[in-house]
Amino acid sequence: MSQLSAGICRRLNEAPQEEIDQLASGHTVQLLSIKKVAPTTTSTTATDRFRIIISDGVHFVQAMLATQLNDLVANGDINKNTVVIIDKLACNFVQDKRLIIILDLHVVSRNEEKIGTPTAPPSTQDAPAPAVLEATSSSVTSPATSSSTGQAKPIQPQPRTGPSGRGGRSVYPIEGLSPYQNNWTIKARVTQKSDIRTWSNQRGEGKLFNVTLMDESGEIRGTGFNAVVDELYEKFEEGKVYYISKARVNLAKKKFSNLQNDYELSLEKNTEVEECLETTSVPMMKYNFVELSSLEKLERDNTCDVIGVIKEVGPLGEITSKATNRTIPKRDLTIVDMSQYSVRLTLWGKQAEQFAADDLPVVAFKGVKVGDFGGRTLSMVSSSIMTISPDIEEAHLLRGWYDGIGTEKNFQSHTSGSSGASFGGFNRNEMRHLSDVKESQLGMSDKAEFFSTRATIMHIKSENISYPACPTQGCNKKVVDLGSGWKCEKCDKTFERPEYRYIMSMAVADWSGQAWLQGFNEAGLAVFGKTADEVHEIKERNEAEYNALMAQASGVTFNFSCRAKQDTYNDQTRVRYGISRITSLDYHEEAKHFVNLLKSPWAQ
DNA sequence: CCCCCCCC
Repeated sequence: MSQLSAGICRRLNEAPQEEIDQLASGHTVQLLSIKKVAPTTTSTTATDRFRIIISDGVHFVQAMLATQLNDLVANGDINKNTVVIIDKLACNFVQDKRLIIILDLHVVSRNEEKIGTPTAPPSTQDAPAPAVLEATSSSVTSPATSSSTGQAKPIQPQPRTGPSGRGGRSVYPIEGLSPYQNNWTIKARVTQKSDIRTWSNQRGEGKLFNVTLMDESGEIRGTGFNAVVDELYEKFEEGKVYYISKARVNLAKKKFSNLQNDYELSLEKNTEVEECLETTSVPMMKYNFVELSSLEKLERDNTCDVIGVIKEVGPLGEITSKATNRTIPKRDLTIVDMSQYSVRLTLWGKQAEQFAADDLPVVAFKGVKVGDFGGRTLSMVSSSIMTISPDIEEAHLLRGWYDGIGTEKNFQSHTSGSSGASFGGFNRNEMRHLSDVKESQLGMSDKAEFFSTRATIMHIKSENISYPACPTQGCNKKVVDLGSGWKCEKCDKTFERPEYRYIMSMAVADWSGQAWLQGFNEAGLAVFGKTADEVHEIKERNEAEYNALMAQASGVTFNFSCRAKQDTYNDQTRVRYGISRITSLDYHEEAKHFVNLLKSPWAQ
């Protein structure tokens, strides 16, 4: 049975803040409870927060687990009754309550019984009993439920005398910032500074910039507008550490934030920013790497951190933005990691132009955006950070692995199965059921969305499956029968006979549902095994034979790559599913795919 | 008060 550090809970409950930081480390406690705090927003991307109860065998107190430790909960590393040693904690006073945040810990033992019969420590006049911490903790995560804004008198944190103290003010952990406390100073490193951006919309125009601020407890985004840009933009330098105070703490709109923080800072006219040269306590960067194999689990538009070896550096290219019509340089990298997956990652703008590494370095990416084009892709966004050959353990491990055996590995691609990563290609790893296609409202946005599905033809609208087309290569326009010939308006030419091309609408079904798919020439060729000219000729000559051909086509199953897009026709808006590829089932190919699945890391 | 982050 473990020996707990009796007395620590009482001290945590009574000691003034400046002492708590010093007495914090090295104490052994038991976790009596780990509970997820109700999410702040309805957003599904809101970061989980865990409230824990720690016991020293005599007393217990409540605390919050820093979100950077959430993995310990998710992985089952810590549970009820786990005994841990606290390596680092912070305490801050929010109004009249104290909030203890466990910043780091390590496990001593699991599967223990509850040790002793701990009770709540006696309340003191100066320091409130932990019973009120319930309210404190939820006020951090659920400000909407708090009714006490501006009513209670905040306890002024005691000035720190240690080396990180400053001008009689206490340094707060970023994790502890909340809208209800404004007399704070954080000591944070600028891990990222945006360019100055301008905007102009109905509500007005202006300019702004963002910084990402980080300390050992967490991260927060800061934004400065207009005059504040002039005042502070030059002052902030990436990598440097600053004392920052008198900024406003707002609820972050999670939709737009990739940081693990429910709040963000609005840098105001009177916000104080002062460089701090004593920087050793502030980490350089914080990562929460995901393996490339598990990108499938992330939704499109999520952001994540990854680390990989650059296996391929694509050529500098450019695209023309549909929205702005501007030309933007881009460069695709292929990165691989120990999960034996590869993924394409796109750099934009200057970063694309200037990327010159030719020695296949290890690169860490923070806050890159997940795309789902043909599987999974990653893309740098303005808040992403790319670090080439970072001096971190994961990088050294990866380097060693890759130089040893990684070079010889085959990497599973996220972009497609056997047919290659072509646009709209069939992807066995990303098959959707028809009901899923409809339920997930694919194509309901302004953009076209692509999916792969396997379905059986139930019915083909037989009245009109082809049209007379211009025989000019690549024209395919409908031609008009003049009696004396067929005229193409586009080519301004008349032809003796047209070339029929398929245009067909078919109902397909799988076990989950059905859908109407629109197919063109390629689809007809696959379905009938004949050209549209041939089928048209049959229809003219022998209606019964034509009907038999139609009947034959029903009940056949194909692999489809489809494009879902909203379409307005006769004032009716609905999603249409176009067939971009159709292939007969190839059982050899299907079996090969299953074998690959069995060999892949996630089957082990 | 932005919140765009692009293309196949």
